[in-house]
Amino acid sequence: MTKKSADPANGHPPAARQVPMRDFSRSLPMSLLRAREAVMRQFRPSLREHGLTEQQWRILRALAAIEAVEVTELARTAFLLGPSLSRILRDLEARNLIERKTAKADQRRSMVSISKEGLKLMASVAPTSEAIYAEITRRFGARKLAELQEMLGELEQSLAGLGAADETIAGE
Amino acid sequence: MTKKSADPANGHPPAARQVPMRDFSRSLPMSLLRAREAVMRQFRPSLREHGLTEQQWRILRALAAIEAVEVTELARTAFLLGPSLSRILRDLEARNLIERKTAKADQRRSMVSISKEGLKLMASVAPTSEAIYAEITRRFGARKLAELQEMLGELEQSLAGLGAADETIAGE
DNA sequence: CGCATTCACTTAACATGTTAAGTATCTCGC
DNA sequence: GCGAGATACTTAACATGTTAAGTGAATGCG
Repeated sequence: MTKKSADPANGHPPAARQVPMRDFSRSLPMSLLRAREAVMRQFRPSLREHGLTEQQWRILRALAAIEAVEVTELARTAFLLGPSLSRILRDLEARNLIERKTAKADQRRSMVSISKEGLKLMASVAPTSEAIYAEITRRFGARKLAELQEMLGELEQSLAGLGAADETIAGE
Repeated sequence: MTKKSADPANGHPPAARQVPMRDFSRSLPMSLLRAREAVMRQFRPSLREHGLTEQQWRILRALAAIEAVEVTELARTAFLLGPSLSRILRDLEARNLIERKTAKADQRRSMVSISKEGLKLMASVAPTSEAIYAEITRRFGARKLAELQEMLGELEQSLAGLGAADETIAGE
């Protein structure tokens, strides 16, 4: 199982541990990171075959559900930072998967929408993607999956008010 | 509060939706991503004050618990890919936070360990980090936190055997 | 021994994450 | 209607994620 940590023969016991902290491999951030990686590992090969990255796919999916959106709103929906989105949109536009036009009322805003080609690409990826999602659901259990997502949402809510570092939660 | 989405006056209803797919904002990968971001947002300011990134902190934490490790083993522990780790170790070594020496038995391997300075830095960060973790635990609930991590572990396990894309789960 | 293979890492190249600046546009008070 | 400030993006700069290729050192087999 490639599981040969703690070599029992060379005589260096757990040792060190000069700074008292939790075992970080069991910390919440690591658990979330590993779980997400385990999930995304299932999707990446399929996306890759279609020349899409995870983020590009997120953007197309967000766009497929609507007529057109401002970049800022899209950033919120696809959970990407402005600069990342800006670059990716440039590339997706060059590949003719999306279209952009500045809003008439406000020249600062540009409205983004998915193109016909973008829709075709989505249509070719969606079935596999759905199948993978279905398999994950089957393996983990639909009930548990719903529970997990419920808990993840609650976790987000719990931390919603804890913005920066200087927030001392005055009133509390 | 800058929260003026869904302009109710310009008459473009949900519209589009030419490709049938789940609402991706409720997909598992997005739930995991948002939850992790909500958690890490709490830690980043403190780490930043000490000139550490999330990944550098992971590496130091992994090193603090042991005498020395090979790079490959460290990559597995800190959940980083080789190339990322390689770069970060170069930087941490330049900052004298870690030390490296090639193993005597196998010239290919290099053993990494945390330095005295690294331990001092950790000691100055750990209290705040632990306090933040405690606050998160308090807000979300220790019981629920344990449950959540249990589920995340199970999710990982569920997907453990589903490696690449060409795996057709022959027998099944 | 000789040499192809494997191994442990490092480099390289490209995409994204992240913060800070920059640019153009809009809004508002005077 | 003009100039300060706010907005909506975009660029820039640096760190990491990710895959592929490169390098030097061990292994194994004929």
